[in-house]
Amino acid sequence: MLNNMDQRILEILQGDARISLKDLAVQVGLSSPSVSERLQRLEERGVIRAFTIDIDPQALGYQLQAIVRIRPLPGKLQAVQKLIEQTPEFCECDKVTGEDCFIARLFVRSIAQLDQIIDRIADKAETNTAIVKAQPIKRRPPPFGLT
Amino acid sequence: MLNNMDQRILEILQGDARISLKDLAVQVGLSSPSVSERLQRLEERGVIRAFTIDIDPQALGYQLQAIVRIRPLPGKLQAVQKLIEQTPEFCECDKVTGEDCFIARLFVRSIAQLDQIIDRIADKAETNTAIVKAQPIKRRPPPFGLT
DNA sequence: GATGAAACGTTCAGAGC
DNA sequence: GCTCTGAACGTTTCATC
Repeated sequence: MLNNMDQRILEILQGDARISLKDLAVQVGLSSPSVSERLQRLEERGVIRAFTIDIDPQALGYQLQAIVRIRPLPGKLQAVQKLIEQTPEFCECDKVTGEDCFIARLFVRSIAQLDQIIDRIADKAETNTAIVKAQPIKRRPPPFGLT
Repeated sequence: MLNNMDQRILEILQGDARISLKDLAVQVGLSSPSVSERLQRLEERGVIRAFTIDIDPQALGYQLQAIVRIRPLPGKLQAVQKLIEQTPEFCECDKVTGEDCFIARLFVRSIAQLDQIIDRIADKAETNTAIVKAQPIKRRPPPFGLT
């Protein structure tokens, strides 16, 4: 899928996307132009979807994080999805197979805010809210090489 | 929490973390040194946790994504957590309140691989696997301003 | 894939609001 | 306190091999 050089480049960038091409080139043992070209190819191929920043919700005052499983009542699927999308505190939402229709991640500043947001969904769906206590894996990309 | 300038800087960086200070400065209407200083402060305060890349699992051959809820059998909690952490295809894992102990995101290349990974957990925990069909919200930061 | 020169961006000192 | 200007420094890009 990716050769060794590309894998190393991705690993380094994942830890520090602002590293200069020069330093990156030194670390992988190539010249800056070569690294630059590889980067472009990785972007073109869609492997690198974006260069972005990781924002810490806690630093913005979001003390609580919850995973909410949502099962819309008959005929309410569209309305529920729209409500989720329009509630900016929902920061991740997957539509899945099985009993639950949606599984979403919610950031809130307080239990009161959590209660308020869940209540707004309550007349359109059954919900199950699990408060996040710890994050054994915070977020990482899948393995680059073939497994 | 954050003033307007900082919010705009975060929004722009979130879409393109490699934008030059110069262009960023033009977009928000400040000079490069000012923007540079604000960036440093945002990093020091921990609002910007890291500059990173968003890697597309599909481009790496991961065609399937699942959310797995995991309830370890009595006495198996530590073993289950370790197993999850050591399985690189688990890319996100939250320890939560409620019936389920862990909720984890899994990327796999095939149903066969999914089956294999879930089977490895089967003797240590009850699991519930939901295949991701769509992502109404792919991932976004919580609102920057006070809600 | 490497080299070197030109173009570009960032950083620092000094100063002003 | 926060911001700007301008010059020095470092980085990226392009042509060439």
